[in-house]
Amino acid sequence: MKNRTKQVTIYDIAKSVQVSPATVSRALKDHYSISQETTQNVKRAAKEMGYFPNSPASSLRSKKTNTIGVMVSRINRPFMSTFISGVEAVANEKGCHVFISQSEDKAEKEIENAHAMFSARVDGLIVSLAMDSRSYKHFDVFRNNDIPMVFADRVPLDLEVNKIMIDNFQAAYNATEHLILQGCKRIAHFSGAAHRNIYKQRKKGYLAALKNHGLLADDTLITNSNLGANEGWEMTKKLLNLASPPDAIFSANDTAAVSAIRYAKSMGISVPEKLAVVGFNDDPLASIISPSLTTIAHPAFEIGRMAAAQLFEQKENSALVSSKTTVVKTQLVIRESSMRQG
Amino acid sequence: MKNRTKQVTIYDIAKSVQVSPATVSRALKDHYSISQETTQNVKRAAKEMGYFPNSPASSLRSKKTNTIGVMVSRINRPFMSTFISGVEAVANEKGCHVFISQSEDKAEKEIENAHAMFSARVDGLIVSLAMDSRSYKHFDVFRNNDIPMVFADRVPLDLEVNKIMIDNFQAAYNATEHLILQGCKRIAHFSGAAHRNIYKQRKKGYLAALKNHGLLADDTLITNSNLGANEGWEMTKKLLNLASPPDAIFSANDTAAVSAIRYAKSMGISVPEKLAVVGFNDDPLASIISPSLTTIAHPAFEIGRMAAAQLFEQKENSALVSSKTTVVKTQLVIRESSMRQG
DNA sequence: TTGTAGGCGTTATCAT
DNA sequence: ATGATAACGCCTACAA
Repeated sequence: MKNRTKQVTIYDIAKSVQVSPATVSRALKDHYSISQETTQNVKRAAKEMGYFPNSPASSLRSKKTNTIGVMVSRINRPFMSTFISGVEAVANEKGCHVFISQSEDKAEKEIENAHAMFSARVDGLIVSLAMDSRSYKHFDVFRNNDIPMVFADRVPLDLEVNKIMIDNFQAAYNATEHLILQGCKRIAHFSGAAHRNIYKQRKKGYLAALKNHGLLADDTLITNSNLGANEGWEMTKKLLNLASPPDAIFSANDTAAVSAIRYAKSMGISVPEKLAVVGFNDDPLASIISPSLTTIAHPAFEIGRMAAAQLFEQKENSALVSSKTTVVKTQLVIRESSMRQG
Repeated sequence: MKNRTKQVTIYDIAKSVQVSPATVSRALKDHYSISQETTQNVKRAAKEMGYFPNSPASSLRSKKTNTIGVMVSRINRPFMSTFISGVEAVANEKGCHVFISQSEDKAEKEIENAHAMFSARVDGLIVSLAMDSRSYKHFDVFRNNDIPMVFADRVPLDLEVNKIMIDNFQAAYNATEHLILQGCKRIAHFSGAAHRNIYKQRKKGYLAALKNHGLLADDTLITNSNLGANEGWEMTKKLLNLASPPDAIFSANDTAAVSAIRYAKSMGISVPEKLAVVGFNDDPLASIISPSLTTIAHPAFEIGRMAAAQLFEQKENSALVSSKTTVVKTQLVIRESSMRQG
């Protein structure tokens, strides 16, 4: 049954049921003023005729797209895809769809994507910033048009918006202190992009723990990178070739931490005895590598849920002043890669 | 600078530049008939005034959304997120955006999503089926309205559409033969949903390899499941408790294979000496678990690219009859989990 | 409870 | 090279 004619519209249904298009429009969304009978007739006809609402038309007229945008660096990271699932869970409950865009950690692409999101007229925006985005002008349009925004994880500190993040300082402090309590004396740190606040905070937490335990910070033990697998490997190599190499590494993500373990293993350096390693994120890799990786767990799904929940709260109650920061607890998950003491 | 008035439209630009809205519309898309000067003036004004095209309006009028839909089971799997990146690479080149939806492997949700995709009036659709979807009626709308579709990876066999898939039979055959050549005699198989073709083919390839090498197939060694981590663990447990347990497992995915290795390790059963394991997909986990996992690699990104390329080909040349099947080569990646012979 | 009519912002057609 | 005008499909005051 090829039916390549025109798409079915509410006018076609109206004709078929012998009511006005307006009535059809109302019936389809269960408007209270339409009689049960008419509503049923309309819906039956709509189904039989293969009607599907035309979202662009509806959006144009109603100025609502029932779509929220989610901007992330990449979806192929465990944290991000789980985070998105959390957002979707709430959005779907509210009858909303989710429009995902990836910046690939490039500011330029993030800007393009933000514009595309606005052109699509999303009803709200959830953002985790690209690694190298430094200006936030591209989000002004949303602000100026009262489109709710929530930033999550990688947030801009100097913007008056809702933010959801973990306590990076405390998490890093705990991770580092754990290494110290395991007897490590020279603890290296893999840090990320220096201007991205989450990495700044992790570094601060690391430094604070050293200081509080009377250990000296050593700049040669602190590296900056994108924290990719290759970077992790190379940084470990360099560190272990130092005149006085570290006896532990606290990495700002798991990817680089896993590389550190693998490099050490490849060189016959025993983990954790000679080199203790702690990561950040609790990616699936962490529990599978051997020795398993001690790391910081944070609830990605829950953070996604919270971000979406706050977004809808803003939409429904726009009187709300919206620049609160929510801090989510993390957990130090101790595994083999740092266990020196029984 | 709060500017919470009305959004800027081409009418506003028209007034400002003193031309008609039609001219603005054309200038903004570099229509050949508009003079360079006017075009520049219009664009400058558009920028200054903070204009962003209203996609819903444009879509309504032009019947093009410049959006293609991608339907997958879940994005938080390495294969899928890489696949999507491949699709996006091509789509972005063509000035298109990508609308992602997740079925969570549930037919019901896949149906809902298909309808939402049609309502959004996507210009094309790329689909990898949900684990348990058996009817394909929900894709009829697209067919009937001449909206191009490409199926990838998990494809329906009995639908006349473009399909891109790997040679599951051959890949499974190779994997199983490899185990046989390593001296394994009782090879178990973790299979997926019985009606999903990719799993059927993998099972067939497995059986064919056994047969060709004079080994008897044993139904007690073949399991069906969703191939999750828990399932992998439990199935391995059961198999190893059999009166005559297997000496190898060929799993239809890496997740379950990794669980098999972990269970064996937890029981002090050495891999690959007592139990050889081969997986499928070459997820990141495969090279990180110890012993590292022998598996089948297939080019996720490339498959995504091809799917998108075929979609645009169909759009641009709709005369094309579109029901070809493209088969992509796979590779057996041999690692430690199956290496019994030096 | 239902119908009428105008408009959302853009683009296509026809005219100039 | 540019303008006028209608139409895309739907929603929503306002009217009945």
